[in-house]
Amino acid sequence: MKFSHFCQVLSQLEQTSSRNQMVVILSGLFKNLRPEETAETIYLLQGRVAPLYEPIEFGLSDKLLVRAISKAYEVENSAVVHQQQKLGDLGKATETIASQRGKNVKSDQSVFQVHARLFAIAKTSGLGSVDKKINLVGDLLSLLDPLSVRFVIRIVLDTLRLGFSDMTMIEAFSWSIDNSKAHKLIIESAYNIRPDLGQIATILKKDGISGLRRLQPSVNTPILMARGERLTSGEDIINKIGRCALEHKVDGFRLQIHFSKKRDTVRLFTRNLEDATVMYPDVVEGIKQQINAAEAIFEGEAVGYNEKSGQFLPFQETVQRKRKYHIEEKALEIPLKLICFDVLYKDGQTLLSRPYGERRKILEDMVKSGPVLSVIEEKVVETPEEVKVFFQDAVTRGLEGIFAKRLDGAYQAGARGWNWIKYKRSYAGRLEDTLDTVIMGYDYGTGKRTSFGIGALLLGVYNPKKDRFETISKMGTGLTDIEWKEMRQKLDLLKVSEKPARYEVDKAQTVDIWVNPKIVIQVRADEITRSPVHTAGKDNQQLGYALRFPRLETIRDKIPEDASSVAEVISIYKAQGKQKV
DNA sequence: GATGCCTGCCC
DNA sequence: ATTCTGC
DNA sequence: GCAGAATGGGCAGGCATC
Repeated sequence: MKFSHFCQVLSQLEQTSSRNQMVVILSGLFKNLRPEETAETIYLLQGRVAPLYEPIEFGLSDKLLVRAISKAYEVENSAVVHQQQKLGDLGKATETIASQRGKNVKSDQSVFQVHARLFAIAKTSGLGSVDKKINLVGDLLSLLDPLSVRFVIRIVLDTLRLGFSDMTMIEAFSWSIDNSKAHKLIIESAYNIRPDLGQIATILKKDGISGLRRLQPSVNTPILMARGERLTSGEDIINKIGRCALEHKVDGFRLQIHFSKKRDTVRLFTRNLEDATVMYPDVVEGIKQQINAAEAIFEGEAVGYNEKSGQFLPFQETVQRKRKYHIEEKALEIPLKLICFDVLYKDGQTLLSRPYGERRKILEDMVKSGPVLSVIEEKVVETPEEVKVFFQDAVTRGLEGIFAKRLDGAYQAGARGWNWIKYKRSYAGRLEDTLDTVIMGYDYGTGKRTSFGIGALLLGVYNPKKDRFETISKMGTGLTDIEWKEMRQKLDLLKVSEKPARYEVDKAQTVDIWVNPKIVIQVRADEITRSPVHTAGKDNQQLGYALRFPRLETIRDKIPEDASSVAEVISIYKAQGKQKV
């Protein structure tokens, strides 16, 4: 298939908002693919050159692509950035430039050839590689017509923005068989345990649906991880799932463990299925010592642990264990605990569709007591009151929230199903988790937000001692489309051409448009953290303070000097609890 | 060798 | 991570 | 209610540059 034709289909998809219609279009595209080019084309449809979990990345994003585009079409960097801001999309910006400056290219590259070039770009590394990659992108652009240029840029950016993703493709695969969605479940089940749409599509082409039916979970092939839905009260939880198991929500990072005793292997996968085995040798050793099974796939939350105090460490410290170098030293400094909470496969048996209660028992039998692994404590409850008590206790201990798990629920791989429900302190609507902040400026935004001309706000708190506004966060969520438009109108009345003198802002947090301090908004956050880039409470070389997961609560009727003060921020930070095991 | 921009991946 | 929106 | 697309802080690491 010609890449230019492929891009015409993408363009057609971009103009389609009905997912059913997308399914028909994608299915047509899929049917036109030869088996040898199927996998590559599917990866490109996902804005990639390889499956999600392969560590093959372009290492080029908007900043470096702007340089590549500017060089390829011999225009100024600033001209590219201008188009990008105007259109909210670097792909469209490049398309525009290409049609103005390009040499009327007759593009006859195949999808396969473009994939190969993109793959080569992703594989380029080492001294001088930035310039090399920029040149390779330029070479590719020069071979393509303007429409193809639009999509090739978006593929590199990993933002195809066509309104479809995995699930729509799966429906399209089903449609390609007999114009129905009847096979969706089988394909989805196959995808859950072999999360590589290129491979799924290839199997479908070669062996049909029966080829997918045969697939079983396999040790060392990651399984798509289940996610929880969110609810905000004990009543809602009991109404939704009835009698359930409650667990503390541990603030570390998710690991899926693939263990084989006979091969003496352990592999660790992150939530996005990246292989993280080499990063956590202490966890690997713990698993070898404490797992009583010939083969198993199970999950847990890895969290840093302070041996002296017996407390879990905050996420900011735990995450330092995610590294490529100095692994052993850091492991001594920040040892990890693995809090296990589910098992998906054991000794030849798939457990995915077994009830949670049953999986839990198998897990308990499988994990021997020892220094690294433990099974998460649970409490089985059946009333909203019991949920409330458990939740309150968790909050008092400084935890971020709880999980409620349906006792008869299957492991919903990939899905955000209702078998697991997340209930966090910050959802509870308490005033203590909000701050009143001043809007200091805004960014134009990209994609969908371009039409509003605003995508994110820069927020600050007031420092009365210095009479300055110091940044605490940017914020890009919590407003409806209408509210964004209204906000843009309000802010335009306050727009200034230079950063106001009373603003204290790090270079890394500059915005497209500065505004005078006038509008105060109430912002909800999960936590206050120490920040290397936000200036709130920052003294000399010290760290400042920032918000974790900031979102709009309401607009306040207050003067900016009455916004939350730096002192308040610091006192909330100090009041944040530490977590006992 | 130190610094800073940029990216990818955790949440 | 959170949140909003079209289907 | 699902699927998708907007957006956040902040860590380590790659590379360019001083």
